[in-house]
Amino acid sequence: MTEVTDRISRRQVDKFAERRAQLATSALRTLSELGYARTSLREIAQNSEFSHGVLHYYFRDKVELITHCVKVYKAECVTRYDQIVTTAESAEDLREDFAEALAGTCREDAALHRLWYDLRNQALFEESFRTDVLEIDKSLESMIWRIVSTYADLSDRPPSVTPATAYGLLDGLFQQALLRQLSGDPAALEDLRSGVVQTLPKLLEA
Amino acid sequence: MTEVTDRISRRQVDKFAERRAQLATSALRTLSELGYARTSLREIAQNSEFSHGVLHYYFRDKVELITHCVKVYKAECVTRYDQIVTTAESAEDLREDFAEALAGTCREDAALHRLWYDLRNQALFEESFRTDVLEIDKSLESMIWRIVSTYADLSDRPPSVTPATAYGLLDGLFQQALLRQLSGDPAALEDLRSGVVQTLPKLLEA
DNA sequence: AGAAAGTCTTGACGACTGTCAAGAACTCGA
DNA sequence: TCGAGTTCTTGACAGTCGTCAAGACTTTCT
Repeated sequence: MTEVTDRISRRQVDKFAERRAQLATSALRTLSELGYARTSLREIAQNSEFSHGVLHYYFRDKVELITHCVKVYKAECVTRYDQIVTTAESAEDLREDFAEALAGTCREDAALHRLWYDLRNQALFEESFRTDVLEIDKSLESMIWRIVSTYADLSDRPPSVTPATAYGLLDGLFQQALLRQLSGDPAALEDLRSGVVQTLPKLLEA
Repeated sequence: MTEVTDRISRRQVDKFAERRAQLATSALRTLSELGYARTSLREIAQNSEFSHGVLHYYFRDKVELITHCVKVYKAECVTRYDQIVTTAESAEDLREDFAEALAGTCREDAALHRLWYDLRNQALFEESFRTDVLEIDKSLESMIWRIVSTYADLSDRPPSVTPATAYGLLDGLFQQALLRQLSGDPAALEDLRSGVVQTLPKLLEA
């Protein structure tokens, strides 16, 4: 392959990938509004500037589209709290900043979070999603563990739980807050914040 | 209304309620196998001994059917651990029995549990389910709190978290174990057990 | 300019959905 | 045994779904 055609095809590939990302964004918006069960390809197309047929030009089928969406979601999500880790100078700072960040994203990105839980639940039924979901879940666990282990370092106390347990516990708090928040409970976010602040020290040795 | 017709109509009402329960059982089985998104009324009927039309004789529409199913689920679920509370004679017993019971039901009733999480997630999108889901969630929280507060009494140490926080934390552990278990992770149940055993003491004052 | 490749729209297909009406089959008291 | 009331089946309806093929439009290369 000559350099020219190489450059060309790369440009085409880039454009192809770009449009895929564009459609995935429309799909993510639709999914986070309607949920997996009620999202159709036609609805996704209507939330974009294209017609419904184009989705099968860029994605083999619905599963590939949603799988791709999930990966886009992951990329957006996974580094969400890393800045907190690097800037916090004391255990107290880290704890408060983390709790505040969780409450903030629970309010701001509620639609996206409920989509994540929806898709993770689909993986309990449909095996086709399981691999990607487990991969994302693992990277979320790592993200949480970076918080917890940094908090442990700053506290001069080692963690007393495994990364999986730490993730499970905090994820449970967050999911509960999300449900309460979307149900209009005004105390949901404050309870999440105080719950996280209370919980973090419990994850360290006495 | 005479006594006779009263007795008759009550019998009819009973039979009516009985058949509703029967159909709800078929619906629950179907839902726990396929998940909310892929369960249709025809599929439910096919998992029963009736034809699809009968569902509209006993339920106004799909929402009423599923709502009714959720309430049946609740009745089955809510007293699941009460025996543990009443029979445990030491904090250590209670802690081990509870962890064992959670691991047991995570294995035995995995399909039903994933359905619960599926429906609770639907409530994040569809407001029609929200009332019933929140009610069940509240009663599950109470169930967990009976465990935790009894454990606190037997330990002679007061709880250090709210009922909501205790439920959120433990539910997070359980949900994680359920995902791992359905994905074939052989360590899922043992990790759930040890996670719960580790966590319970952390819910009490030092 | 013309050809080739890439991109997008349109319209259709078979299958499936929730709902409902007509009537068959059944139950049960008189 | 008859007939009224209850229960259930059948078949149809209007929609929606994922998928795909035919072709129009656009971009790119020669």
